[in-house]
Amino acid sequence: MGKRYTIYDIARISGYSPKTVARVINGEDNVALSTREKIRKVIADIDYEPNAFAKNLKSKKDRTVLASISSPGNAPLEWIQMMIEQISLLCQQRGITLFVEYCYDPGESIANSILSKNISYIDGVIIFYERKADPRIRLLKDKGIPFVVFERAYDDTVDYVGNANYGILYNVFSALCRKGLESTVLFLRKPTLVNIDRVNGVLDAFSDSGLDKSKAEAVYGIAGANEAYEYTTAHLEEIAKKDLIFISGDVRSLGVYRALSEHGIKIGEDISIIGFDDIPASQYLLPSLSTIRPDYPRLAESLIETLFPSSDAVVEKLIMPIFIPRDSLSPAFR
Amino acid sequence: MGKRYTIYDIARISGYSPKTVARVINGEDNVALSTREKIRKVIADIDYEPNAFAKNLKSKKDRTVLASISSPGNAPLEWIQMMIEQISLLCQQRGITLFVEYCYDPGESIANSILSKNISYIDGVIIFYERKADPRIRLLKDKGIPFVVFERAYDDTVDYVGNANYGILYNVFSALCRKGLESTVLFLRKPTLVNIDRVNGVLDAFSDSGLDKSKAEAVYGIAGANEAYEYTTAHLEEIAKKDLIFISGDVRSLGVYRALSEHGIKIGEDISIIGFDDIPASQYLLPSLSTIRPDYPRLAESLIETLFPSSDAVVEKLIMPIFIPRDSLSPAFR
DNA sequence: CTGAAAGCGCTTACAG
DNA sequence: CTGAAAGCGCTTACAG
Repeated sequence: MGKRYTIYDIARISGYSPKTVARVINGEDNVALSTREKIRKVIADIDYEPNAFAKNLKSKKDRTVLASISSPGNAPLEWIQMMIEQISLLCQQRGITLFVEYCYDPGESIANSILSKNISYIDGVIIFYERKADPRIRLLKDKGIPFVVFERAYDDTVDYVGNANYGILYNVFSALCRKGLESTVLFLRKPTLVNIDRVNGVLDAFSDSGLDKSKAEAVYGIAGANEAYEYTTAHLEEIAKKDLIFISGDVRSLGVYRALSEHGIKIGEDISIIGFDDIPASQYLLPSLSTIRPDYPRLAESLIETLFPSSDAVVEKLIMPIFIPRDSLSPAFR
Repeated sequence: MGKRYTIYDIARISGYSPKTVARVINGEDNVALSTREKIRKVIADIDYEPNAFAKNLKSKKDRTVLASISSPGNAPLEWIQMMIEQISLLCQQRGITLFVEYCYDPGESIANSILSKNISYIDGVIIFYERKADPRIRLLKDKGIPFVVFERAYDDTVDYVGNANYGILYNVFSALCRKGLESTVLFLRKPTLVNIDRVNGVLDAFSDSGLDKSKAEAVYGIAGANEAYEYTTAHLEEIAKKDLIFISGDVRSLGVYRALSEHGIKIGEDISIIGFDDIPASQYLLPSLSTIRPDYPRLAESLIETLFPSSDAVVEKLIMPIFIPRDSLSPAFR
């Protein structure tokens, strides 16, 4: 441990003034090379660490981002991890410090949040799982702190960045219709904006392909694999007649796999399945699950760019995900 | 935005001194009730936010923890998310601010880490995926900052908290041997300390049950489901003779499921499978995967408690995971 | 119960 | 190219 050194110590040891030491530390260029070298040597010798609190007191220097995640219920969401990982890597690259906060219910527990306790640390916030009248957004607007919502926001006055949910579903299903798709059922958790966009993409693809929209049926209430299993089992005859099941969230597909397998319906032959997220398990299911993979690196870049715009970069609000056809798609639809 | 208020503004408006204002803000008790109320009212009126940098300048007040995650390669690890989520919730409860950092290679990229750039923010660090001669640990020791490694550390001079890998495997396999288990193969990624503990738990269970240790065969190099699939397919005859496959990491089990299914070997009848982690997918596999579930809340608590010990709490270094038998276990072994 | 003064370790604004 | 002085918004140490 030992004593912590300050720029005054460096000044004393090197024989220069604190201001010149500060110039060297901050990489300003109007310092004589010989001076710079002497001061650098002292800094290295005493293993000096600048005090971040002093540095940010007069005016804030360091940039920080808070990822605020209010996971809905108990479902751990694989994609969040991939998203946070990409954001973290980008932040390190750009010298941004990343805070992460999970809360189960942003309505109540915002009192414990860094937003309520130490907001002066935070320069920008990425909001996951925005709710209607989200207290996080109200607070951030009040305080005038930049923020961006992941996926289209209920509050249409705020910035967001997300998957092109409508676009990718429209594209994928338009292509499927051209290959002869005639009916589908969509399994979704709740009619969130994300899911509504996905459903509308499918519906419009159907009607633009000359099919009746009633041939694409949306089923809400499929929270997890469990519900997917139960619903599929209970409505087996009806579902078995469909050409394809779209499941909004790969995790849920396991319930459908199980239900269909138990009744001898062959996925990728009798019926096709497409998921969303491309969780690690998907490619190893039997048959491997066709899915739609969010473009995490580009999403991370647009999120950060929205908070801290750099002159050149173009911010995309909607990032097109990538369709990954696998064996769960029957040959006719590949 | 508007101007940011300071305790001097509150002092001026309320008619008290800055010191008394500070007393109210910090909840000190030697303030007249009437004074406290007047000052509280001013604070609320002007929507005052304390400046965290000034507060921590004279002496550090806020406590912060950095979760430093060096994910090995490209494998996104579901359990990390569950771990971080629990840590985040606990930190909020205790008023600790959580930083999260991912890096692919701590050997190189530590230069971009907050550890190198702004270490004065950090009061404690949780290290995931410690490496031999980990540069993070060297730096933290140099600076005298408290840290704890998740899972048993290569550096045996440091604190760690982790799963009771040896213990749970010993317990589970001892019970299985009592029920007639006679042979097993263990699929693992690398001979890490974690995996060595798991293997030794199985081996000792075998020998303490009067079985030859050679009946428990460890196979390393199973990085993902892909490798699991290929290895199982290539060594099918040999593997099919075993009573049970233990897979260190549920994600990899999907490859084994696939390989066995393709050859008509029935999991939960002809052969049993046990995984580790209890990822969300596991319970929905067909058959559902028996697995060993880390006790995330207790792990989180011990990690934080190691960094910031509270007088009463007992820190456990090894937390016993929970065995979750499911359909992948043949009836004899349930 | 309340307050005046100095100090934390930097940066800013200015001077030469 | 270099430096002296004041200030950031709190806390500490002390006084009454």
